[in-house]
Amino acid sequence: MTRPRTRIQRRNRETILEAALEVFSAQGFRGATLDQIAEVAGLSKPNLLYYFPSKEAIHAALLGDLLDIWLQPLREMDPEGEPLAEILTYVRRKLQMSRDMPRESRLFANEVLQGAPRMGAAITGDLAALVETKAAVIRGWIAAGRLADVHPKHLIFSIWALTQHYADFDVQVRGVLGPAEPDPYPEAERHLERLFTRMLAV
Amino acid sequence: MTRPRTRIQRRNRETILEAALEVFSAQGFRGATLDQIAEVAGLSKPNLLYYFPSKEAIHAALLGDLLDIWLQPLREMDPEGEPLAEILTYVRRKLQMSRDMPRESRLFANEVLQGAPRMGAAITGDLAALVETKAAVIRGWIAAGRLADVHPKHLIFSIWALTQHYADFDVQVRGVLGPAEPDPYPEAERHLERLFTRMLAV
DNA sequence: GAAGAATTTTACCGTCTGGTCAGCGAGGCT
DNA sequence: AGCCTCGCTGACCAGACGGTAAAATTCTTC
Repeated sequence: MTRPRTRIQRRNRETILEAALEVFSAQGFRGATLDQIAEVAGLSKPNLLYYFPSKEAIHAALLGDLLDIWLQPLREMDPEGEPLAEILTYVRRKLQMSRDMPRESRLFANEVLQGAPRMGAAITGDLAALVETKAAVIRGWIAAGRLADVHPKHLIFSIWALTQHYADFDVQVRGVLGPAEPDPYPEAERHLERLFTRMLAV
Repeated sequence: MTRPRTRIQRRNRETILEAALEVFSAQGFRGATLDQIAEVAGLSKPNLLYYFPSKEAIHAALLGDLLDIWLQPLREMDPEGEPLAEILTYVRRKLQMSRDMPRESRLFANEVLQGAPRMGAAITGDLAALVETKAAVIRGWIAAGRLADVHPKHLIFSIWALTQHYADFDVQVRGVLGPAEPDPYPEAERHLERLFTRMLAV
């Protein structure tokens, strides 16, 4: 199972995944075509299928890598830290991910929007378990009077919704703000900091 | 331009749009096929194309109806009302729409996610203008000291993100909450009320 | 109930899509 | 140099796709 043997394998697999991310995130799984991915990658379609057995497999490889990266900031929320600071750090890191990895955010959003047909297990499994763990931490903080009383899981949903919105609905955000405000993120960060501080401070 | 002349025309156009909403919202534009829509509608594919000139036209008809419905609650936000109550009402109505019209929410999300290729004009036009108007109202409330100081447009983004999240990421929300909590909405409403109250109260 | 219009179906077309296959070429090893 | 594996290509296929044409059916109106 040692996948990428040679240098050329590693390079081309990476090129393909990069192109596939570009196309899948913009079109969804069914909307994307192997020809599009091949063109973006600068490779021929049969060559794609030399490295991956099918369109499905390319998509699966992307999603497999993604969930780990995506949940890393939540994993790093420290039960020993100062509650509000921990949550604000999480919010900031998640917002940074929206800015720096919007395609990954959209890939994920596309998948979940369409009912997570290729990811259902990961959501009810790893994801649900991690959230359960962190919700318990938050519950502890609240019980200790170090954080305002909120529903822990809905708090996490709120963080996801608010931060990912800036990646997933980018065109809408920019369309509404107009050309005078070319980068929504600095203002978004101030706004979200204020929102969560006021919501959670005791 | 009086479209639906006979009863049968009106009924079949409606059947088709209902089926198209089902399919487009679950698959996106490119992912949906006329055969799928025809099957859901219980009509033959050529019969679909008797009522609508093309796949594009069906999609356009859906989106055209949608934006009006979608923005109605924001339009109804009353500049003469009590600021916090007006905003909480808006949040509640928007959350109700997520619960009662999740397919419409997902149709919209799919479109925007993929760069709003068939809706760009409406976003930078009508939508941006309406938000500008309402942002001015909010700015007035803040200046009068009747609402906490927040960025008006990012406040509106927050309302959209938080409420639509429950429709667009439904499988994720339910997957994380688990089967013990079959209806996320009552808790979501309490959570969002608390969030916006704490955020906005002076 | 016949005429004529509105609706629906059958059969079909050209294009696109995911995927296959036989072979060609390039690299590395002895 | 010769061999052999790895990497790559062009031609192709079967099915799905959006859409069309014309005939068949149903509905309305007199």
